[in-house]
Amino acid sequence: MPRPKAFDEEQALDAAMRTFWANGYEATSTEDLCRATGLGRSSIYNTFTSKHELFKRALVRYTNLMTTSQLALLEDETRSAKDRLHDLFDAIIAGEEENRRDDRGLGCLTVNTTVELAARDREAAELVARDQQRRLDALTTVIGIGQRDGELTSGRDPAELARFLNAVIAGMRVAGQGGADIPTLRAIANTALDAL
Amino acid sequence: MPRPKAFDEEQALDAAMRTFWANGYEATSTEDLCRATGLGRSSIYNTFTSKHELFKRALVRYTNLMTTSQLALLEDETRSAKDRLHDLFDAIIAGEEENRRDDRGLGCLTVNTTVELAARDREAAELVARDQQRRLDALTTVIGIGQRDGELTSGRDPAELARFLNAVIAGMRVAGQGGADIPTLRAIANTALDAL
DNA sequence: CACGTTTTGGACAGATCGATACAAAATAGG
DNA sequence: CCTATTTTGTATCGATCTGTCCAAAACGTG
Repeated sequence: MPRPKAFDEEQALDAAMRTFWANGYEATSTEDLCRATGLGRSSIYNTFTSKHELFKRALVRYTNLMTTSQLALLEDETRSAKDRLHDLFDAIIAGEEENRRDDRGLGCLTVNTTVELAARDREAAELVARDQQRRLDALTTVIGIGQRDGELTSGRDPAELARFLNAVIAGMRVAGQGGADIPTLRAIANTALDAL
Repeated sequence: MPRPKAFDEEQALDAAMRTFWANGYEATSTEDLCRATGLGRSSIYNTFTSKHELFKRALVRYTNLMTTSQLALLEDETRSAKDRLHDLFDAIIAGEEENRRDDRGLGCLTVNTTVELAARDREAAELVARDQQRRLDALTTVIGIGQRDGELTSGRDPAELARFLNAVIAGMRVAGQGGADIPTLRAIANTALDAL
């Protein structure tokens, strides 16, 4: 009965996500979002309510895409704990290599959001905190397995080591945005993994 | 002959620096800067030319304050290389503890700037790159000394280890902004230092 | 084919943005 | 005390921001 939408909602959300990812929340105008999605203002507001609501949906989409694929690597029981951690860092570096503009990485939308918004946007802060917890839990589990198997020799608490790796990942993202090249990121990752 | 300024320029710059630090570049309005500094628009524009110019000066001030004091720790020849690195991380954590708002860290203005602006503000990117290079050089030197003295046992290239530590520092800043508490930051730091 | 419903485009509202204009106030030197 | 010079407060500029309004277009259905 109603007139159907002339666009794919997920596709539009994806374009919006990339725009927020590349430029941040504040620096992305609603007109930028129109251009990126190819939609008119009415369609955007009719579908996504507001810029802030659209950002939250884009952030959720980002964490679902990224974290789901990363957790799949960490939960792959066909591989050893150590190999899973290496796979994770390989994937992160491959992602950084893929998403470059002017010899700089785009970073990670959750890191960018933490830095730009966490202090004054409670909803955004909660979304990234929830995502971070999922990743920390998975990391902790894998590290525990590695310790049990004698593959990881650091005697530290697995949860602590997980937070350490998580911090290194965030640091790699920042380094990539600062212009660090792929070999540099790889060296950082290897140093971190050796610490376990 | 001229009428003298009724305010202290450095003090105003300091207030502006703190505002950019806490809220980021885009989210800081010129009116915010007026309120923070206590100055009128005319005084700000008369003294600092533009918001962007003021930001650059604030960023330079930040890097001078922070990096100078941190390099002093790294170059303190009365202490061993390992102790100097521990001193650095202690100072960073003490700084994080000092600058909290709503149980979150403010992060680090250079990290925040890298994330928010490096991709589209060449001047800001160059300022943070220059600061980062200073820090990397000092770290590399100290790590080299530690290796020569047999205090640090990792056989890795000192410059690589320096980039690793730098990434961990950035990651700690992000973690602090995400709500990590001080013991967590300390654990991350200790894990990183053990890797050397 | 006509109706009910939704989408869509474009104009526009209200607020806020960074920056400027200008006159009054203030000061050190003559 | 007067003058030259700069600062300062206020008003305001034009641009841009997010979000709304409304009429016309487009579709599934009876």
